[in-house]
Amino acid sequence: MRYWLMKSEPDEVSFDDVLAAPKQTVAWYGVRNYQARNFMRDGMSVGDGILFYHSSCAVPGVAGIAEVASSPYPDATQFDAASHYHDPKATQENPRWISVDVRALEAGRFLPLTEMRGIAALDDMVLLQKGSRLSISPVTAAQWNAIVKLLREGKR
DNA sequence: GCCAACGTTGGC
DNA sequence: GCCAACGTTGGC
Repeated sequence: MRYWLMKSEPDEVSFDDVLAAPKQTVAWYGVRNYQARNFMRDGMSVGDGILFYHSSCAVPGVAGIAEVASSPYPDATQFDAASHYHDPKATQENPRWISVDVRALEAGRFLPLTEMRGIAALDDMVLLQKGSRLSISPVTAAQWNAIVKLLREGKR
């Protein structure tokens, strides 16, 4: 069992969107960074914990708790010429990019990035390192526990 | 909109 | 394999 933080732009897919989806599950598509892809491909297992993070928005931060709900599989958007995520170098035989399914579990309160920066237990989070822009990053058990506790301090 | 930081591309 | 140029991310 591992823990991850995954960034989504809420204008695209918000945590509430995932809660409202069938089975509270969506395909995580559009990852086009090799390091992030490798985390999905080599590190994730069904049941791993996910901190669902809202980025590129007015108030960035952790919006809820989710879990990995599938094994990795090819990201369909790479083959779709009409998609923003189309990759002409990807083929069905040799896919480059992968997806996993993500199931939303629990919202809790919203934990803003500004608040996270003030918490000593989170100092080493990949997310908070200078220049870090990975859309998927590993989270330690200690970081996970600290954040889940904060999320549960106030329910929405 | 700005800009720092990072990743990718492609010429050599 | 180097590295400059370019594109992207994402907080502010």
